[in-house]
Amino acid sequence: MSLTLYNTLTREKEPFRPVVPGHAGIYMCGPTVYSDPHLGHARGPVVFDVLRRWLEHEGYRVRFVTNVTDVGHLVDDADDGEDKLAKRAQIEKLEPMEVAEKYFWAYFDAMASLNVRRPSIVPRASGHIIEQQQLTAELIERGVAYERDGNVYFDVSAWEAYGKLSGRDPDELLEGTRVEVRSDKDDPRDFALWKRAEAGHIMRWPSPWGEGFPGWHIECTVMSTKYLGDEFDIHGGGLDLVFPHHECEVAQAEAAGKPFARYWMHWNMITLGGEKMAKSKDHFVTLEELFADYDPLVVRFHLLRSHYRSVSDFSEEGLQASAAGLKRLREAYRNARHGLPEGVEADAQPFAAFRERFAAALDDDLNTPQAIAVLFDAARDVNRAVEEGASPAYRAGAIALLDELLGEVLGVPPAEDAVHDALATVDGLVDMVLAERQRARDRRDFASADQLRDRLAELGVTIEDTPQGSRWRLD
RNA sequence: GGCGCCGUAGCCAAGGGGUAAGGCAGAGGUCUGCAAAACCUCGAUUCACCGGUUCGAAUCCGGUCGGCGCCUCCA
Repeated sequence: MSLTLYNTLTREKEPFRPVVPGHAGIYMCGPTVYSDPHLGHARGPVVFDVLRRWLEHEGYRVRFVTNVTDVGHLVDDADDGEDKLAKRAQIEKLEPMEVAEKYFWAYFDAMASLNVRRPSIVPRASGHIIEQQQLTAELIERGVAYERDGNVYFDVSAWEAYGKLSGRDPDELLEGTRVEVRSDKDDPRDFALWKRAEAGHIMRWPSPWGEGFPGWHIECTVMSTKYLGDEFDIHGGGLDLVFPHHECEVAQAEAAGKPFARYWMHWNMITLGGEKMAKSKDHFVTLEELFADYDPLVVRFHLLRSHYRSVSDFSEEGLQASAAGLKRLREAYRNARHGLPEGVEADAQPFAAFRERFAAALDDDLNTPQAIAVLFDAARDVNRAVEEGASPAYRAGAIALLDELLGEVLGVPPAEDAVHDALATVDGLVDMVLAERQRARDRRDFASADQLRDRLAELGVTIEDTPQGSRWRLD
C-alpha cells in the first residue's frame, strides 16, 4: 500500500508521487492574523499535521511551510475598502504590526495546545514584498498583467487555463451577478497583483508603480515557490479558498512559467448549527473558549473523528462523545501499563494486523475516522487480553502500538503524563494510603477502608480495585 | 443563474456494485464486601424518497425533496 490523496485539480484520488523521491514539500495556507483563531482555523492545521506525521512515519523527509498574511488586505474587493489590519488597529489602539503580532501568536499558541508541530518555515507576506513585486513585474513583462494608475492587474483573458482548479468556465465568470463598481480593471474577472495605497492607508511600500501593497493571492505563489521550488508536492487550504484564491495562485505561477503544486488538498468547513463558521459573520466559537472547557487534545481527537473532506457540524454533545471515546483508548493504555515492569521487550506480532489496517486507512486519503476505528478495535483486544492475564511482552506491545499510532501519528498522546509525572511524590503518598487501606480491608475493617477511600476522593483521587491490586487516578 | 458537495441507528461517523466499520448514549449480565474501571451480550432486513441498469445497489444512472459550500474577505 502507498499513500493516495484526493487532488482537487483532477477530482480524483491519486497515488502520491513526490517531485523528489523520499521528500515531501507541503504548503498550507495559514490565517490572516487580525482576530482570534476559531475552531474552523484548527481543522486544516490538525489534518495537515497528521499528514506530515504520517509521511515522516513512512520515511519521508518533510518540509512544511505555513504562511501568515499580515499586509492589511481590504475588507472587501471595492477599491476603497478598509484595510482589515488597520481597522482592527484602530479598534484596539495598536500599531497594525502589533495587531498582526498579537494574533500571530494567538494562532500559534493555540496550534501548540492542539499538539500541532511547528512548521519548518513560517514566511510572512510583509517579509516578501520585494519578491511579490518581482513576480508582478515578470507577469507584466510576459504580457499577462497590466498597470492602471498605480494598480496592477492580472489579465484573465490572456490566460486560457484560468478556472482549471475550481472547475469554472472563464466565460461564465463574466456573467457573474456582481457588477464591479468604479473599477479601472479591463475585465471584471481580473484580479489585483499590486494595489495602490490610498491616502490614509497605513501599510504601504514603495514600488515601481507607486506606493501600495501586494494583492492577496500573490503572496502564496511567491512564498510557496521560494521555499519549496517552482514545482512542489502539496498545496492545501480550506475549501473556501479554492476560488478565487487558489485559482489565482495557479494562474500567477503558471503564467510565470512555474509548474507549481502537484496535489491540491482542501478540507471542508466546520459549521455551527449547520452554517459555516466565519469571522465575517461573527458566527464561530473561538479556540480559547473551547479550551476553557475541553482538553485541547480532545478537540484535536474530535477533529480527526470526521474525514477532512466532509462538513463537520460542531456541537458540545459531539465533543463530549469524543472525550468519552478518547478516554476509552487511554483506559486501554492504562490497563496495559498497570503493574508492567520497566524494560519489558514488546511483542509486536499480535498487533501487526492492526498496524496494517491503520496504515491502509491513512493511506486512503487520510481516512482518520477509519484509522481511529482500528484503534478502538485494538483497544477491545487489549482490554480483553489484559483481563485474561496477558503477558508483559504483549502488554508492552500494546503500549508501543498506542504510543506510535495514537501518540506519534495522530498526535494524541495516550498517556496523560503531564499530570502523572509532575505528581511523582503524590504517587508515593497515595500508595502509602492505599497500603493502609489494604491492611484495613485484610482485617475486614471496611469502615476504615471506605473512610480512607472517601477522603482520597475528596482530594480528587479515585480508587479502583482490581484483581492485581488497587490503583488510582486523579479526576 | 453557474459550479460543487451532502442526506447511513437516539446522536456522531466510516463504507461506496456482493449482502451495513467504529464511537457516544441506552439495556441486560460477569467481576467486586460496596463502588469504579474493565469484559461479555443486545440494536439499521436497512442506508431521504421514486424510478432505472444489474444475477445482485446504501454503493452506478435519471428524477424528486431537504440541507450546505463557492461564485465577495473567509480555514
